[in-house]
Amino acid sequence: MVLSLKSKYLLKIYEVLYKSFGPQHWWPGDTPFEIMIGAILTQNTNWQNVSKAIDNVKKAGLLDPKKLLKHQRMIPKLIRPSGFYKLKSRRLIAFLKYFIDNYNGEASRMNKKRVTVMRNELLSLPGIGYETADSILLYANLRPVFVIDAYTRRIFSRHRMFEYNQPYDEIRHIFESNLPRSVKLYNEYHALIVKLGKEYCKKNEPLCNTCPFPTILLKS
DNA sequence: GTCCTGCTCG
DNA sequence: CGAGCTGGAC
Repeated sequence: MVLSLKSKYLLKIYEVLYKSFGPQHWWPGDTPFEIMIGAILTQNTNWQNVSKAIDNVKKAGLLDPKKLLKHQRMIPKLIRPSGFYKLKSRRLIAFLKYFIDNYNGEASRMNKKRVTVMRNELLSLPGIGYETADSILLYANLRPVFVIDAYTRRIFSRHRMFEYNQPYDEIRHIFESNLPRSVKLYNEYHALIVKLGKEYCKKNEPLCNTCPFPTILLKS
């Protein structure tokens, strides 16, 4: 597709999805810290299981960076429902140390840094890749970073907007350079993409007949 | 069996 | 690249 058309259609697609699905109220989480650990725990895991894990942390009274790190031995048991619990425990502890050592466990301090600096710091941590880093930046730190995930790749590659295996940052750039730079918009758009991916643009047997995605882009 | 708001390491 | 992550829920 011609580049100049993308800015026109990407916003149009958003509007159609929003009208179809309404606001998604992302990210569920009362504090930036809760959102951050949710971003790590939700890797290759459905949110329902992550929610249980976070509830366990809450019930234990450890939804606080320093308290959680102090009781790090309890982490594997607490987060077990989110799956890959040993691996994710290591990742969570590494993040906690980073977050406390550099920012005293305060999102507001972290947020004083430039977004590119924060992003590179997060990406340097073990177990935090592009999607997790950008989810934290957008949903916890409220920075205008468009999150790309498997749903985004599947939906838009099926509509020939880009190739499924195109590099992450290239795809992110397509969205960020063709949409208004708005945290609210990026937040809602990604959430709508996830909903569309789960309910219509499924991996197997997608429901194309009733899909609300604008068909004008199909097989151009 | 399949999917899930990935990432790492060989 | 592809397998594996002490995975869990449907």
